Amino acid sequence: MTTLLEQRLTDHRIKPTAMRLLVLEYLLSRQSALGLSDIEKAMAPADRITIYRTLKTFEQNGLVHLIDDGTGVHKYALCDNCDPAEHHDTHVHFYCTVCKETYCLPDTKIPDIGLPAGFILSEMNLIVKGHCDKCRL
Amino acid sequence: MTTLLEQRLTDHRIKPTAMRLLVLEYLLSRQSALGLSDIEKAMAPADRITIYRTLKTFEQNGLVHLIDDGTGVHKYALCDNCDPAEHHDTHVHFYCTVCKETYCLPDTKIPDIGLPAGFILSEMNLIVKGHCDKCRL
DNA sequence: AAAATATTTGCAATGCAATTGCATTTTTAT
DNA sequence: ATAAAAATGCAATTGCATTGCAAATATTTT
Repeated sequence: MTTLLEQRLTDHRIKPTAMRLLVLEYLLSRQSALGLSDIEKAMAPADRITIYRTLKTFEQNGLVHLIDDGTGVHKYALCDNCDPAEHHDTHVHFYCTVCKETYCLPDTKIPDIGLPAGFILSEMNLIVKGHCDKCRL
Repeated sequence: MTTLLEQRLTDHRIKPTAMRLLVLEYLLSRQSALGLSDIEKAMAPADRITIYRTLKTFEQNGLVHLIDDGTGVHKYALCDNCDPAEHHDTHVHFYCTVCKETYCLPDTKIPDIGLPAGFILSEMNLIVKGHCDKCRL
């Protein structure tokens, strides 16, 4: 018998090991994007490197996407509707300067940009900073 | 007698030292955004830390702006029309995945984004990746 | 002009996060 | 059961930003 968690991994051709199930479960339990250190703390005393490679595997198989939120730390968040093979998460990410959480805004698409002549676009990253709804004054 | 380079520094309340003039001159000679290591190589054997602090001074005085182009390395570029006191360079930056250069697109503004209810915007960073006009096939 | 003060510079050192090498353990295939 | 492949854990490295502190330089005051 396979659980839903296991299913989610195998759907992305990821073998469901104990560590991977734990990391996936933790990602599901949180709604914001997490850094390696965040996950490491929650998984203590599991090995940092193993978690790192777990996330890398997830990322390469279209289960999570890697976010550069401008803090200099890589953040990981579950993909909503990416192909198992290819990412297409062109949504905006929001960094709250109060609670320091990074959120995906899956419904906010990046608008088209007019580039100068001769420039060819392959990807875009838009990160918005401010106060999130929970941290409003 | 003061040169144009000196003038540009003093306009931003920066004392024109030899190092600062050299760094400013180099920034002017290049049209793309540069990382600390780029500048360090060009200034060799000048001290890396001194250049770092020179750029920090420039940044704090509105002469250059700091760019996060997603490579994980800070890039610096001369401000076009920022106040000496306050930056307002809300333009898009372009990272060419071929030549690895980062360009300011001063005429391409970041469009307004509709945020979810309760989210308050304070700043935005949009970085576009692709091929620049020189690296087109 | 000399002394006192402030600023700039250069070296050493630290800190933090990403990443790789390699040996060990575990899983999968023959 | 044995061989091959994959996953794990530890140690170590790398790269970059950043700070502390002392020496050098420039500025101000007496």
